[in-house]
Amino acid sequence: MKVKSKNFNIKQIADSGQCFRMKQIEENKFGLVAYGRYLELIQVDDETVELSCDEVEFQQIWENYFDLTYYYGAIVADLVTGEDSFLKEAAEYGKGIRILRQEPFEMLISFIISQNKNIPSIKQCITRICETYGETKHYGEGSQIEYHTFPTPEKLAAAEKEELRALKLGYRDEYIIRASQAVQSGSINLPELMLCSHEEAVSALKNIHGIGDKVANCISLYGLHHIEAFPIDVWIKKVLSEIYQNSFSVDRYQGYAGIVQQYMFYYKRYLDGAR
DNA sequence: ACCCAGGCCTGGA
DNA sequence: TCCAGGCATGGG
Repeated sequence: MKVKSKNFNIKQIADSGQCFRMKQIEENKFGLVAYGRYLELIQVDDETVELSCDEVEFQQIWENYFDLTYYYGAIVADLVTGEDSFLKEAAEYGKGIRILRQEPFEMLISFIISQNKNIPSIKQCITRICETYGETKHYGEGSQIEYHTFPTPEKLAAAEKEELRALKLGYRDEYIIRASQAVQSGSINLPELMLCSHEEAVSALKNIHGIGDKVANCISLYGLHHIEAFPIDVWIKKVLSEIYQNSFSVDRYQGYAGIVQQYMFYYKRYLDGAR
């Protein structure tokens, strides 16, 4: 089925650093694993995306996953008509980005892995984790496409440190096991953190060994959908110092700073030629 | 050989 | 409270 929106660009979302499980299959065609399912997406034109699912599955899963009931056009319009020239360009450049509603546990682990790594390396680590501990499923006519779901907390909580080391996770092995055990035991309750405030969520997340301010903010934004979160990584630091001389006011964008942060991140990486 | 990547932890000023 | 160094790993 097809979705029409001026603010829905698959390539931009895949390259925005929030999702590590979208894989480009062809020009304008991507494959994605989430919520135990596989989905293919085709960017038909600037305003049209075709999804390989029926209406029912769309309404049950993907409409929510891509946050399609939220109108990003209003925020883009506000920024491109505003007086901040950097954000004006950034919003125009990344106007097809949306903040996905990904699975909280997957985001918890993914952003623990993300520390001190570049995006291609993060993707490789997560792929290996899914292949090793996830469920193997099949998709399509003749089920010729094999895919791997993200593992459950129970699976990762029971993993051995040496096993994870073999997946090239480095010193993060113990962080991952302990965080998974915290979820499994209920000492951290992700659905609950989704209902409480962003600040409460961040402070709870930071109690987990290996989660500091930046990673906690990423989990809050991408895993719990607290869109007021404003994660500051090396790229955002560069923006804040180089563009704003460290005088950027997040408060100006209260309530949706996370979306502004995404435009900044995506545009700055483009400007600096990151890959 | 060095430096960096969607950083965090520990120990010492 | 702030800072330096260490930490696994891969890529430029």
